[in-house]
Amino acid sequence: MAEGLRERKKRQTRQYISDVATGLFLERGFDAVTVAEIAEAADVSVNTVYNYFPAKEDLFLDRSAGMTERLARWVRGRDVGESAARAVLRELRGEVEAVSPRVGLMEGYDRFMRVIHEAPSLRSRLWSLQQEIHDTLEAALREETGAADGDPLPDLMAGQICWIHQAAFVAIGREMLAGRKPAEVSREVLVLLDDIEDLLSEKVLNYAVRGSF
Amino acid sequence: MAEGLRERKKRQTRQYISDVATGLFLERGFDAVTVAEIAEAADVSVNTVYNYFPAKEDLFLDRSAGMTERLARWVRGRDVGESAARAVLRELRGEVEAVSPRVGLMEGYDRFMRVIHEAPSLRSRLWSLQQEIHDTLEAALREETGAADGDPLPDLMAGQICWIHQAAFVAIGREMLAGRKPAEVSREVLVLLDDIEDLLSEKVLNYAVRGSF
DNA sequence: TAAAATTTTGCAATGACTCCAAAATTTCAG
DNA sequence: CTGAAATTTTGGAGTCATTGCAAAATTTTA
Repeated sequence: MAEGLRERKKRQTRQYISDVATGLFLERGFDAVTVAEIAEAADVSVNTVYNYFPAKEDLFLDRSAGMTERLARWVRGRDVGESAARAVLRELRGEVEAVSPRVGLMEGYDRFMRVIHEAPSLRSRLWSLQQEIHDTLEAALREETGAADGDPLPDLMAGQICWIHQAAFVAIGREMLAGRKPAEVSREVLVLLDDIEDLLSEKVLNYAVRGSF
Repeated sequence: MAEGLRERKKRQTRQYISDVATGLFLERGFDAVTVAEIAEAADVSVNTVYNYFPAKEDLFLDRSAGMTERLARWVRGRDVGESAARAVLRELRGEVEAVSPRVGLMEGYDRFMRVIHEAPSLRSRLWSLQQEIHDTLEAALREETGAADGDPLPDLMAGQICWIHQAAFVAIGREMLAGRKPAEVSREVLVLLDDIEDLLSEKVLNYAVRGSF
């Protein structure tokens, strides 16, 4: 019994609403577009919008919300003999070197950034996402290292690793917002990642090495 | 010409409104109290409330908003031969050791934390405060070190130093919220601060040493 | 003490978000 | 295929934060 018509339709509707909303936001900014307008443009009722998205912010950050587990996934997938932080640095360098849209290195990302930049409520939402990334990563680190319950290290390490991630992202966002070309930003951020690695202690760089437990 | 009556009255009104609001929030939680209720309880109009506070959140976090420059101040006040990070660690240890209410080590802080814990919009506001702390600190570091305009180091260093600060604060908040005694939490956080210092690289611990420019 | 400056207030409006019960639609048993 | 059951959509009313505006009250100043 394949997936029912109903499920498919729901997914489509949800996607369509988010797309329509994103289009409007990119055009006119987050605050200048009302939920009522989005509903009308998507040809559904306001209540249907809220049926799919808990808040207006989620209409724009729907995609970004999926990357909550990315850091934890990178850590879980680290190589044998590789630490958590080094794995994240490696994956990050990979994405940046490949000028991947997954890290915002794409034509048109500046418009996306501008919408966020001008809407405090969207920035708030992003911080809350950061928090989720941190918590997910901390949980992964606890599991991977088998740390005791009261051990503060996974929390601290998650903080350091998130900082790596965030520093890179903020830099990409800032430069793209400033109108730079993805390829340029890529080169620049690779240098930044070296700077970042330089600032990390051996303790951080060697935490949770796969195979040493 | 001493400060006019008007100025004094304004300050009193503002303080009074904030106090009344804080009392209500502590009693019943942030979301369960409406701005209209606060206005009535403070015997002013709703518009007057908004005259003094840009948003509902500011009624509760008025005091906390003042600590935006604390990190920057600590760094500017570092001893000769002392780095930015070490100054912050020293000041932080001082506050924690003294079981200072300035860092939340006081009876009743758990009620304060509970209100924040249960109100997403208050947590958002705190993140935004963190951001301000970061920016203020970065500016201070730039000024103190005379870093070039394109130099990414002050940004990265500010990130690391804020992380120290935040890790300590989150720990204090968590433990106080759990109902622990201030003195207990103080001892515990002192240990945590040692753990934190252990995780910092020499580069970070020796950035912006006063006297080496 | 009257005019000027500032603050407080009432009123109306916008917009996000929630609740509820009545359609409309889809699934499924028979 | 058909009607009942389950699910989704919708309209409408309501709450609350927040803003804008102009009148009224208060304070300062000349």
